[in-house]
Amino acid sequence: MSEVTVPAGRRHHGNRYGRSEQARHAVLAAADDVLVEFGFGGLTIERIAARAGVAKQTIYRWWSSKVDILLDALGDDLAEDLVPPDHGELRRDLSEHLAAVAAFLTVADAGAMFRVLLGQAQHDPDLAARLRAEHLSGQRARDRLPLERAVARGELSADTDVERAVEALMAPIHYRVLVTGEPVPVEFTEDLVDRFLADHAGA
Amino acid sequence: MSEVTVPAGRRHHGNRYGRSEQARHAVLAAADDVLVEFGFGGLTIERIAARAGVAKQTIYRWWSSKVDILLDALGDDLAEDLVPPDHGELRRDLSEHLAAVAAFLTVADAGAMFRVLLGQAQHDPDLAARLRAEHLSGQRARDRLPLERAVARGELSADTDVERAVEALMAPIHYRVLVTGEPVPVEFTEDLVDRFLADHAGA
Amino acid sequence: MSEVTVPAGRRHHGNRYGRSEQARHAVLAAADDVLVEFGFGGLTIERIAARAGVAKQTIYRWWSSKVDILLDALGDDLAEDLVPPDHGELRRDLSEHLAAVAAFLTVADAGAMFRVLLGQAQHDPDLAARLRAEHLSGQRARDRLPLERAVARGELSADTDVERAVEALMAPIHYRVLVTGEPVPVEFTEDLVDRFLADHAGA
Amino acid sequence: MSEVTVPAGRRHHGNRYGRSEQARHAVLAAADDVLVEFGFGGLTIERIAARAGVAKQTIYRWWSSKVDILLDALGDDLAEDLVPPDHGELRRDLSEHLAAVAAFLTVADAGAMFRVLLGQAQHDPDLAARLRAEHLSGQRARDRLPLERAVARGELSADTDVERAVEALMAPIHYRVLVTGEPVPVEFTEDLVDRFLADHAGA
DNA sequence: AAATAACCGAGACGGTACGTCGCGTCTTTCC
DNA sequence: GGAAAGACGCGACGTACCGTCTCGGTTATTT
Repeated sequence: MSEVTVPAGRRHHGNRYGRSEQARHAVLAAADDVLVEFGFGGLTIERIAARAGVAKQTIYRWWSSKVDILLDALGDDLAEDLVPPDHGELRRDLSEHLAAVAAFLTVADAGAMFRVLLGQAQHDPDLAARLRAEHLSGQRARDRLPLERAVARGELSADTDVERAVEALMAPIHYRVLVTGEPVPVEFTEDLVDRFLADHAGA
Repeated sequence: MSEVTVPAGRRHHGNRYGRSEQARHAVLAAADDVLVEFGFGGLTIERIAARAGVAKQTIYRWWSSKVDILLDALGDDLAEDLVPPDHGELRRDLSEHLAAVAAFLTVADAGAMFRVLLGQAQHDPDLAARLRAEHLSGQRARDRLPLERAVARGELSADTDVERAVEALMAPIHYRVLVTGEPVPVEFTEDLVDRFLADHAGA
Repeated sequence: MSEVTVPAGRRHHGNRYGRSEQARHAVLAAADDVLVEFGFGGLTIERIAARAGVAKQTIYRWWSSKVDILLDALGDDLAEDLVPPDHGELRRDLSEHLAAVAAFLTVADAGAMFRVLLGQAQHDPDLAARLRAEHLSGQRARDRLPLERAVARGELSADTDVERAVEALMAPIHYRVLVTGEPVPVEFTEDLVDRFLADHAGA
Repeated sequence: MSEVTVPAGRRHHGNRYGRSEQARHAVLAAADDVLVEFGFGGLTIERIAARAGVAKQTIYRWWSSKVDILLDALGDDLAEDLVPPDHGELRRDLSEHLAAVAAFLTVADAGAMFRVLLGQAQHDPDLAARLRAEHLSGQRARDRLPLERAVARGELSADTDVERAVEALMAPIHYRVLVTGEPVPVEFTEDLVDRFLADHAGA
């Protein structure tokens, strides 16, 4: 839409009043590339810098660690990809949202990055805290939306425990992806929705 | 006949007919120590070797990586700690087993090691495969036992989908531990059992 | 203008436009120290680096091996120590020069380093070539000087074979030092001069 | 001439009455092979043992170091190869002997081994002492023989300084080989003999 | 227009850990 | 008791990255 590529030979070399957006994007893109190409074990600051055509110091100036870069690279992908739809009908909203979550976790590049970060967070409490503050709590709020709207519509009983309901829907998907490694086909998410609605039927 | 301890000053130094059990145990214990003391980031082969009083080469001779050591150190802890009880009553069996799983994941040293391995497995397919083959499939079989016995007793309907039932019970616990980081109190596992039994009541 | 010493706390850490002279000198001095203190067998890169307060990588960046370091450390010591004097009298020039050569080979630190390098050169053709190109050919030229000046003065016949003469004077000194290990007292070098002058007398 | 090869499958594996000559020869031959094939830097005990089909311990039982093996492998080659002939004529005796010495140092395998040992001796006083005791002093005695016989025959004056004479003849050859690396053609040794005889002519 | 000061690239620096090689010692089993 | 086999503790190797530090050049705002 707008001029993105840089005219040959006209690269930014810094100015005193702010950082180079060029460098920032190059680093984030390079981190993504390197993660895909070399895996997490091969994801080094030196490699990211070389790939981005950026000095190491530039990276250290703006990011505190490589997971910090990944967190930045992950960006708002969750927020963008995983906003549940609003069709005014719970079954359809849940169906589509659960399928989107499953696809994100198993297929998307951003999902791979998310799984890596979640993995590191198992032994990095700081990362865990940031991950939850910056991404998970927001996503949890989005996950509640279809249910809250259903309650408002009277489709679900007013005393529904929305937290537990979200857990019951989201946990099996994450369990398969993170623990058992089983695939998460549409049948699986459909079945989750069926069981959930059956349990909350006679409202 | 059962000489187990080594006479002072009589250490094993290896021979062609087998490795040193002394060295093996020292390494596994040292890996545990170092993991607890320095965290996963401070878990280096050099530190394990130094702590174990063992040569680096001895480690490289028998283990392919530090996660391989952890996998070995994890040993049969899952199998030992997480065998579900058999009281002849589904509610009680499930209650105790789910509480044991929650305690293992959140409290036990072995649980910490397990979470680390699961974290690494997110970007290490080989590790993921070994983890599943050596630990998770066996645990899944153990998790099924209370339900299968209940079906045999007629406590659960014969057409119960045991796989889905196990997932419904286990997934929320793992989801809290691995993803949201929320605590997993007894009330939570009790509630899971209640809901499950309510769903499968009038069989 | 001649600020040479480095202000306290202002160490060079390298930049793209050149290497650290500080590090270079520290390494060469450390190599010398370690060679004297631990012998050639105890001359390890790790020890040199530790002694110099330098990272191993810095050594590997600039030198290809430890003999390369020694070659560098040997520096211009031969050229500085073994320039023959010019008294305008062959006997005195030769006397002093031969005594200086003998002292260099048997007493001087640089001489010990030279003997070590010559020893390694016996099974290291590359080292042999460098040693000859960088040191021996120049020294050979200096060794010729007294004789060439004597020829110019008419003190020696114009058809004197200077090459053979140099060999006849130098070879016995080196032979004793390198092969038989006998001492090389002043009497010995004086005797060499006497015999040489007797042979070339009736000019 | 005699049975050298070992019947298949019937190797010596030790006995309580003495060492295995088989193993000894295998080690010395392997040391020679490895030195030729991998150079002195690649001459390791492990490689010698593997090449010889011998256990490391067997080597350590009988030799104290790898130079000890080389010293053993060098054997009596000097004594055998460098016995000066006795034609009853000094010129011829010297001519042939000097040519033999030059050939030994520059061409023979044993000569290469000798040069290596001499090189190591520059920084290994123990080796230097053994080398002189076991080889060089004997060779020096052999080198004197032609001259002593010439004195006895009256071909040389009775007050000839035989030591210095030997040095004058031997030193230039060794100097070229060990220091300058120049070739040592027959012309060179012939010229040495010529000069020597000219100096000691009018006896 | 010139001066300036933060940012940029490049890369040398002191370090830590890597995974490998060879050392010399030890133990086991066989002959 | 010598020999083959090979595991052991140890130390050095040469390499990869770490995070820090100049360095010279770039460039948007001041003066």
